[in-house]
Amino acid sequence: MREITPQLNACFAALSDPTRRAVIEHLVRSPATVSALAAPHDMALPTFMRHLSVLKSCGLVRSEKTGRVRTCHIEASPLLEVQGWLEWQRMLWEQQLDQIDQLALSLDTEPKK
Amino acid sequence: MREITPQLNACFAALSDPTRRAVIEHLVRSPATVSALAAPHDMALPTFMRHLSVLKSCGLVRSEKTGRVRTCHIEASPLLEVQGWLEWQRMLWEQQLDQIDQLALSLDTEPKK
DNA sequence: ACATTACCTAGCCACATTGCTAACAAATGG
DNA sequence: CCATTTGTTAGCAATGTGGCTAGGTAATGT
Repeated sequence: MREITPQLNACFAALSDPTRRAVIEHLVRSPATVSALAAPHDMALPTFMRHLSVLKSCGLVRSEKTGRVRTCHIEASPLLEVQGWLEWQRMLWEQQLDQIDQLALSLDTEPKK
Repeated sequence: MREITPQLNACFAALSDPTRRAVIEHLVRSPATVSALAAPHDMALPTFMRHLSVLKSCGLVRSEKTGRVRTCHIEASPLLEVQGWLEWQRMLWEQQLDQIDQLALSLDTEPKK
Protein backbone atom coordinates (compact mmCIF):
# COMPACT_ATOMS: atom_id res chain seq x y z
CA MET A 1 0.00 0.00 0.00
CA ARG A 2 1.44 3.37 -0.92
CA GLU A 3 2.24 6.05 1.63
CA ILE A 4 -0.67 8.32 0.91
CA THR A 5 -1.50 8.83 4.54
CA PRO A 6 -0.69 12.56 4.65
CA GLN A 7 -2.78 13.13 1.54
CA LEU A 8 -5.69 11.27 3.10
CA ASN A 9 -5.31 13.19 6.35
CA ALA A 10 -5.48 16.48 4.52
CA CYS A 11 -8.37 15.51 2.25
CA PHE A 12 -10.54 14.16 5.04
CA ALA A 13 -9.79 17.23 7.13
CA ALA A 14 -10.62 19.50 4.20
CA LEU A 15 -13.93 17.74 3.62
CA SER A 16 -14.93 17.96 7.27
CA ASP A 17 -16.04 21.56 6.83
CA PRO A 18 -19.46 22.27 5.31
CA THR A 19 -18.25 25.43 3.59
CA ARG A 20 -15.52 23.51 1.87
CA ARG A 21 -17.83 20.65 0.93
CA ALA A 22 -20.20 23.23 -0.54
CA VAL A 23 -17.32 24.52 -2.66
CA ILE A 24 -16.66 21.00 -3.89
CA GLU A 25 -20.38 20.54 -4.59
CA HIS A 26 -20.25 23.71 -6.67
CA LEU A 27 -17.09 22.80 -8.54
CA VAL A 28 -18.18 19.31 -9.53
CA ARG A 29 -20.92 20.97 -11.58
CA SER A 30 -18.70 23.58 -13.20
CA PRO A 31 -15.55 25.61 -12.65
CA ALA A 32 -16.09 28.99 -11.00
CA THR A 33 -14.35 32.16 -9.95
CA VAL A 34 -13.41 32.91 -6.35
CA SER A 35 -16.16 35.46 -5.91
CA ALA A 36 -18.79 33.20 -7.46
CA LEU A 37 -17.78 30.46 -5.07
CA ALA A 38 -17.76 32.83 -2.12
CA ALA A 39 -21.12 34.47 -2.85
CA PRO A 40 -23.42 31.94 -1.13
CA HIS A 41 -21.37 31.93 2.05
CA ASP A 42 -22.02 34.48 4.72
CA MET A 43 -18.45 35.21 5.69
CA ALA A 44 -15.69 37.71 4.98
CA LEU A 45 -13.77 37.12 1.78
CA PRO A 46 -10.40 36.49 3.45
CA THR A 47 -12.03 33.85 5.62
CA PHE A 48 -13.43 32.19 2.55
CA MET A 49 -10.06 32.42 0.80
CA ARG A 50 -8.62 30.48 3.68
CA HIS A 51 -11.07 27.67 3.01
CA LEU A 52 -10.12 27.73 -0.65
CA SER A 53 -6.44 27.55 0.21
CA VAL A 54 -7.12 24.49 2.37
CA LEU A 55 -8.78 22.84 -0.62
CA LYS A 56 -5.86 23.83 -2.81
CA SER A 57 -3.19 22.62 -0.43
CA CYS A 58 -4.70 19.15 -0.22
CA GLY A 59 -4.94 19.02 -4.00
CA LEU A 60 -8.72 18.88 -4.28
CA VAL A 61 -8.91 22.21 -6.11
CA ARG A 62 -6.68 23.92 -8.63
CA SER A 63 -6.96 27.39 -10.09
CA GLU A 64 -5.54 29.71 -12.68
CA LYS A 65 -5.55 33.47 -12.64
CA THR A 66 -6.28 35.42 -15.81
CA GLY A 67 -6.42 39.15 -15.40
CA ARG A 68 -7.78 39.84 -11.97
CA VAL A 69 -10.06 36.81 -11.96
CA ARG A 70 -9.06 33.44 -10.58
CA THR A 71 -10.95 30.44 -11.91
CA CYS A 72 -11.09 27.31 -9.79
CA HIS A 73 -11.75 23.76 -10.85
CA ILE A 74 -11.83 20.43 -9.11
CA GLU A 75 -9.08 17.83 -9.22
CA ALA A 76 -10.46 14.32 -9.15
CA SER A 77 -7.52 12.19 -8.11
CA PRO A 78 -7.46 13.02 -4.38
CA LEU A 79 -11.19 12.37 -4.23
CA LEU A 80 -10.55 9.01 -5.80
CA GLU A 81 -7.92 8.21 -3.17
CA VAL A 82 -10.46 8.94 -0.47
CA GLN A 83 -13.10 6.87 -2.20
CA GLY A 84 -10.58 4.09 -2.61
CA TRP A 85 -9.80 3.97 1.08
CA LEU A 86 -13.49 3.87 1.99
CA GLU A 87 -14.23 1.21 -0.58
CA TRP A 88 -11.38 -0.90 0.77
CA GLN A 89 -12.72 -0.67 4.32
CA ARG A 90 -16.23 -1.52 3.22
CA MET A 91 -14.97 -4.60 1.40
CA LEU A 92 -13.11 -5.83 4.46
CA TRP A 93 -16.10 -5.15 6.64
CA GLU A 94 -18.35 -7.19 4.37
CA GLN A 95 -15.89 -10.05 4.60
CA GLN A 96 -16.17 -9.81 8.36
CA LEU A 97 -19.96 -10.06 8.05
CA ASP A 98 -19.59 -13.14 5.84
CA GLN A 99 -17.41 -14.78 8.45
CA ILE A 100 -20.04 -14.11 11.11
CA ASP A 101 -22.72 -15.55 8.85
CA GLN A 102 -20.68 -18.68 8.23
CA LEU A 103 -20.04 -19.07 11.92
CA ALA A 104 -23.75 -18.77 12.66
CA LEU A 105 -24.47 -21.25 9.89
CA SER A 106 -21.98 -23.81 11.17
CA LEU A 107 -23.46 -23.50 14.64
CA ASP A 108 -26.87 -24.04 13.06
CA THR A 109 -26.01 -27.19 11.14
CA GLU A 110 -24.15 -28.66 14.08
CA PRO A 111 -26.12 -27.45 17.06
CA LYS A 112 -25.41 -30.15 19.64
CA LYS A 113 -21.91 -29.02 20.73
CA MET B 1 -31.39 15.89 0.49
CA ARG B 2 -31.49 15.08 4.19
CA GLU B 3 -29.79 17.22 6.80
CA ILE B 4 -26.87 14.96 7.45
CA THR B 5 -24.36 17.75 7.31
CA PRO B 6 -23.29 17.58 10.98
CA GLN B 7 -22.89 13.82 10.72
CA LEU B 8 -20.71 14.25 7.64
CA ASN B 9 -18.67 16.97 9.34
CA ALA B 10 -17.95 14.73 12.28
CA CYS B 11 -17.18 11.63 10.22
CA PHE B 12 -14.80 13.38 7.85
CA ALA B 13 -13.08 15.04 10.81
CA ALA B 14 -12.81 11.71 12.60
CA LEU B 15 -11.28 10.06 9.54
CA SER B 16 -8.73 12.83 9.06
CA ASP B 17 -6.51 11.37 11.78
CA PRO B 18 -4.24 8.42 10.92
CA THR B 19 -4.59 6.88 14.38
CA ARG B 20 -8.36 6.86 14.03
CA ARG B 21 -8.23 5.50 10.49
CA ALA B 22 -5.97 2.74 11.76
CA VAL B 23 -8.60 1.90 14.36
CA ILE B 24 -11.22 1.67 11.62
CA GLU B 25 -8.86 -0.48 9.55
CA HIS B 26 -8.54 -2.80 12.53
CA LEU B 27 -12.25 -2.93 13.29
CA VAL B 28 -13.36 -3.70 9.73
CA ARG B 29 -11.47 -6.97 10.10
CA SER B 30 -12.78 -7.87 13.52
CA PRO B 31 -14.11 -6.37 16.74
CA ALA B 32 -11.46 -5.67 19.39
CA THR B 33 -10.97 -4.50 22.94
CA VAL B 34 -9.73 -1.05 23.83
CA SER B 35 -6.28 -2.28 24.81
CA ALA B 36 -5.94 -4.44 21.69
CA LEU B 37 -6.80 -1.41 19.58
CA ALA B 38 -4.43 0.80 21.51
CA ALA B 39 -1.46 -1.58 21.47
CA PRO B 40 0.02 -0.66 18.05
CA HIS B 41 -0.09 3.05 18.79
CA ASP B 42 2.76 4.69 20.59
CA MET B 43 0.77 7.01 22.82
CA ALA B 44 -0.61 7.18 26.34
CA LEU B 45 -3.86 5.30 26.88
CA PRO B 46 -5.94 8.38 27.75
CA THR B 47 -4.81 9.99 24.52
CA PHE B 48 -5.88 6.92 22.62
CA MET B 49 -9.20 6.82 24.50
CA ARG B 50 -9.82 10.32 23.26
CA HIS B 51 -9.48 9.10 19.68
CA LEU B 52 -11.87 6.27 20.42
CA SER B 53 -14.39 8.67 21.87
CA VAL B 54 -14.20 10.78 18.73
CA LEU B 55 -15.01 7.69 16.69
CA LYS B 56 -17.85 6.84 19.03
CA SER B 57 -19.35 10.30 19.05
CA CYS B 58 -19.58 10.42 15.28
CA GLY B 59 -21.20 7.00 15.27
CA LEU B 60 -18.46 5.14 13.43
CA VAL B 61 -17.71 2.89 16.39
CA ARG B 62 -19.87 1.34 19.09
CA SER B 63 -18.83 -0.65 22.11
CA GLU B 64 -20.11 -2.72 24.99
CA LYS B 65 -18.47 -3.32 28.29
CA THR B 66 -18.51 -6.76 29.87
CA GLY B 67 -16.63 -7.10 33.09
CA ARG B 68 -13.70 -4.75 32.90
CA VAL B 69 -13.23 -5.20 29.18
CA ARG B 70 -14.81 -2.98 26.55
CA THR B 71 -15.25 -4.49 23.10
CA CYS B 72 -15.52 -2.17 20.13
CA HIS B 73 -17.02 -2.81 16.73
CA ILE B 74 -17.61 -0.76 13.65
CA GLU B 75 -20.90 0.79 12.63
CA ALA B 76 -21.33 0.84 8.89
CA SER B 77 -24.05 3.40 8.29
CA PRO B 78 -22.02 6.58 8.83
CA LEU B 79 -19.33 5.21 6.53
CA LEU B 80 -22.03 4.65 3.94
CA GLU B 81 -23.19 8.26 4.28
CA VAL B 82 -19.67 9.43 3.60
CA GLN B 83 -19.33 7.09 0.65
CA GLY B 84 -22.67 8.30 -0.64
CA TRP B 85 -21.63 11.92 -0.59
CA LEU B 86 -18.38 11.14 -2.42
CA GLU B 87 -20.16 8.99 -4.97
CA TRP B 88 -22.66 11.77 -5.61
CA GLN B 89 -19.90 14.29 -6.24
CA ARG B 90 -18.06 11.93 -8.54
CA MET B 91 -21.21 11.37 -10.57
CA LEU B 92 -21.77 15.10 -10.99
CA TRP B 93 -18.13 15.61 -11.88
CA GLU B 94 -18.34 12.98 -14.59
CA GLN B 95 -21.39 14.73 -16.00
CA GLN B 96 -19.30 17.89 -16.14
CA LEU B 97 -16.64 16.02 -18.10
CA ASP B 98 -19.29 14.73 -20.51
CA GLN B 99 -20.48 18.27 -21.11
CA ILE B 100 -16.95 19.37 -21.90
CA ASP B 101 -16.55 16.45 -24.28
CA GLN B 102 -19.78 17.31 -26.05
CA LEU B 103 -18.72 20.94 -26.33
CA ALA B 104 -15.41 19.94 -27.83
CA LEU B 105 -17.22 17.62 -30.20
CA SER B 106 -19.66 20.29 -31.36
CA LEU B 107 -16.78 22.66 -31.96
CA ASP B 108 -15.14 19.91 -33.96
CA THR B 109 -18.07 19.17 -36.25
CA GLU B 110 -18.79 22.86 -36.76
CA PRO B 111 -15.36 24.39 -36.77
CA LYS B 112 -15.97 27.59 -38.81
CA LYS B 113 -17.49 29.82 -36.06
C1' DA C 1 -7.25 -9.93 51.06
C1' DC C 2 -4.31 -7.92 47.85
C1' DA C 3 -2.06 -6.88 43.53
C1' DT C 4 -2.88 -6.40 38.88
C1' DT C 5 -5.34 -5.37 34.85
C1' DA C 6 -8.29 -2.56 32.06
C1' DC C 7 -10.45 1.30 31.57
C1' DC C 8 -11.79 6.08 32.64
C1' DT C 9 -11.74 11.20 34.37
C1' DA C 10 -9.77 15.58 35.14
C1' DG C 11 -6.77 18.95 34.06
C1' DC C 12 -2.81 20.98 31.76
C1' DC C 13 -0.13 22.71 27.63
C1' DA C 14 1.18 23.65 22.80
C1' DC C 15 -0.40 24.31 18.46
C1' DA C 16 -3.90 24.45 14.67
C1' DT C 17 -8.21 26.25 12.93
C1' DT C 18 -11.68 29.60 11.84
C1' DG C 19 -13.53 33.67 12.22
C1' DC C 20 -12.60 38.87 11.90
C1' DT C 21 -10.59 43.79 10.18
C1' DA C 22 -7.38 46.68 7.89
C1' DA C 23 -4.89 47.61 4.30
C1' DC C 24 -2.78 46.62 -0.19
C1' DA C 25 -2.16 45.28 -5.19
C1' DA C 26 -3.44 44.90 -9.82
C1' DA C 27 -6.68 44.75 -13.63
C1' DT C 28 -10.59 47.02 -15.78
C1' DG C 29 -14.45 50.26 -16.91
C1' DG C 30 -15.77 55.17 -17.68
C1' DC D 1 -6.57 59.22 -14.92
C1' DC D 2 -9.49 57.72 -11.40
C1' DA D 3 -12.93 54.60 -9.25
C1' DT D 4 -14.26 50.03 -8.93
C1' DT D 5 -13.80 45.27 -8.93
C1' DT D 6 -11.31 41.15 -7.58
C1' DG D 7 -8.28 39.07 -5.17
C1' DT D 8 -4.61 38.85 -1.53
C1' DT D 9 -1.58 39.46 2.75
C1' DA D 10 -0.96 40.40 7.64
C1' DG D 11 -2.28 40.09 12.03
C1' DC D 12 -5.56 39.38 15.92
C1' DA D 13 -8.97 36.77 19.06
C1' DA D 14 -11.56 32.74 20.28
C1' DT D 15 -11.98 28.09 20.12
C1' DG D 16 -10.79 23.25 19.04
C1' DT D 17 -7.41 19.36 18.85
C1' DG D 18 -4.04 16.12 20.33
C1' DG D 19 -0.58 15.13 23.30
C1' DC D 20 0.74 14.46 28.36
C1' DT D 21 0.49 13.12 33.74
C1' DA D 22 -1.84 12.04 37.91
C1' DG D 23 -5.03 9.66 39.94
C1' DG D 24 -9.36 6.87 40.36
C1' DT D 25 -12.70 2.63 39.95
C1' DA D 26 -14.10 -1.77 39.18
C1' DA D 27 -13.23 -6.58 37.83
C1' DT D 28 -10.13 -10.44 38.14
C1' DG D 29 -6.18 -13.51 39.20
C1' DT D 30 -3.37 -15.56 43.30
